[in-house]
Amino acid sequence: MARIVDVAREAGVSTATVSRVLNGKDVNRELAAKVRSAVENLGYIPDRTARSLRRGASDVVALVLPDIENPFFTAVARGVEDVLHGAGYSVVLCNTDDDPGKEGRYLGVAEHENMAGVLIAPASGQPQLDALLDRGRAVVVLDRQVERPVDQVAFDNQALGERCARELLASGFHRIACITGPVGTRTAIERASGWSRALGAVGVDAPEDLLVHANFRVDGGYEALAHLLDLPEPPDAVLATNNLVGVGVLRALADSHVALTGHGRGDSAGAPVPGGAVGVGIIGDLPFATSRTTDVHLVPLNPRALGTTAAQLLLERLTDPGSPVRSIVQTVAPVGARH
Amino acid sequence: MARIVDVAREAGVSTATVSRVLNGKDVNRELAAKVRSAVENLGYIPDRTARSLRRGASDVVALVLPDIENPFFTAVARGVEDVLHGAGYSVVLCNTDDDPGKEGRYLGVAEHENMAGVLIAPASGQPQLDALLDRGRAVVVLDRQVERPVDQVAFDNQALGERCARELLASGFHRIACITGPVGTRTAIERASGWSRALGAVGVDAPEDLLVHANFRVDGGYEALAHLLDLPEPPDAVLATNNLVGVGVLRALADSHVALTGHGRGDSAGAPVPGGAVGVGIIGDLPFATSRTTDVHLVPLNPRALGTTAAQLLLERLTDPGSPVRSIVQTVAPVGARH
DNA sequence: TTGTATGCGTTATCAG
DNA sequence: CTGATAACGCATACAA
Repeated sequence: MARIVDVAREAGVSTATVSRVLNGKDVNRELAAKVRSAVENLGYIPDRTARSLRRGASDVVALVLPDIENPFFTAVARGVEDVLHGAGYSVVLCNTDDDPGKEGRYLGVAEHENMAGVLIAPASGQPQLDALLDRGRAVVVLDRQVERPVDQVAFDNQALGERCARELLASGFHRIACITGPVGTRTAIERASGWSRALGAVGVDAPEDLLVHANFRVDGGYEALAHLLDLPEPPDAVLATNNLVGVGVLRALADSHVALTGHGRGDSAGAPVPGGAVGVGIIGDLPFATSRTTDVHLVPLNPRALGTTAAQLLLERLTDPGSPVRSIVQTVAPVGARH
Repeated sequence: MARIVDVAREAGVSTATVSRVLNGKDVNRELAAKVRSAVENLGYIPDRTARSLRRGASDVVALVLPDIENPFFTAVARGVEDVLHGAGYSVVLCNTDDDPGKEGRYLGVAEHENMAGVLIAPASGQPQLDALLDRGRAVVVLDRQVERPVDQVAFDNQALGERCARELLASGFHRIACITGPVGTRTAIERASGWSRALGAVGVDAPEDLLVHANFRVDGGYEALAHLLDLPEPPDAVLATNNLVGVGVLRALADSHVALTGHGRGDSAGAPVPGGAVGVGIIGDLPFATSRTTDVHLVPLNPRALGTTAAQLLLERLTDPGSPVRSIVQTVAPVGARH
């Protein structure tokens, strides 16, 4: 394996000069050329470990996610990797299962491995970022905002909830339920608040019994829908605030032999018929749906773009640690989407 | 940040002794106790970077996968991470998109980053493992076997194909098509061969025009099914050899308004009716199916277990580099599965 | 600009 | 069994 000394010898210069060439410092053009050809000849690639030790920080970035089996987050991961691999960083995926304890452990690992930075979609509202921030590590929070001065990227969740609810209203549904995530999850709260707001805007108070907090997974949506169908006055439509909850809702409908419909009855009079058709709105996508979803009101997100944006923010933070903190809100996709 | 010298001073010993205690070498009990309490007091955690530089290998393992957005592989990743994180290793996910070029680049990175080992589901039949193996790095091939003396874990793919085809035969289907992956992908070939064999066992030659090679993604299954339905004599059932192809098949059926049925007509006489119901068998699972899949003949896999097995193999290789190479074939789940 | 020499934090060698 | 010290490979302060 070629080392920097080998390159130095081959090029007839010192290791310092080789290092400078490789790191873009000012070096005499001729010497630089010699160095480059020596690097080429020997197939020299710098040892990242030594470089990390010397620099005090590695070229690894931790991507800390609540659920790596959720296609939303795998798409985020792809966006992140596209950007960071291109910039010479490696990405380590960490799965927290939405458990603050696990999350804390991973953040500790990131700290003690001297990782260059951390991208995190926090499990709780208070991820333990202090140690990392105190040490000046680059940190970007994504998808779920936190109340701290730290770089962030997220969707406008309230707008998403509002828009999805509005689509359902516009399709003639009246009694619209909302199945959202845990009360401790910020995206869940915000999207539900958008639903509530949309209903308020047409003079309907969001009925408390139609707001269900579930977990943000398939079983959460499934059970929540079963519960809603059992109500004395069941809803005529359901808004699922994330993709997996949406899957659970659709599956529960199929299992209950309740039809899915894209349009409500439109007559403001009648209550929904128990056992009749139900409308469904979902914030997010259905990547592996096995049937057509033309009757589902999807408000698509772009998790991959969320990932690329977050990664770019991290790169900028790495190059300019002193720049002011930025909080970016991804705008909601402009086009009305009925897939 | 506490360093090893700080611990040494606090405990009144040399750094060498601290290192020995931390690495489980023989040390006087009293001194060891002092060291441990000093470690505790200072909250000392060894710098992995320095350790890696000194040891010549890091504690990072690369997990090289063809498609990180396929739930099959994310499940593999979870299995791998469960085991390796528990053993003190970090896992870096690398996505090759089934592109041998990308794969080669990642393997190069793994080599030059001095990673402890590599777990790989190869994109091609000849992944470039020589450099890693020559340097004595631990390598485990998973899911897709290669013709080399290297540790491997895979399913019995032919048995899987055979079993799925048999289920369809047992349900009364006669003209069974097979949609499998690219000709260059070993699992695709083997599972198709199982299908062929099952048909042969009941005296039916596997019709060439009913074997379709697609890519192993949703669009592959979708297009392949459309093609099959257009045949002069369409099949009455389809065997999808992986999960995503299965999703594509189901989606195509839904889009074509072709019904899905669990049972064939059973009368050996008639050819399938064009536009009539079609049976579906899938090797793998449908994690995010949005409708009931009771009529689908699923042959479930356990990708997470594949991951844990592969990771354990890697750990054993790391601790005992000289042990003989092992090739493990995961047995097919025993119970007949009709979900 | 270039070279020399030192240090990053840990582990392994070697002498005691 | 323990301690002093060299070495892993690279980047930088300092001197030239």
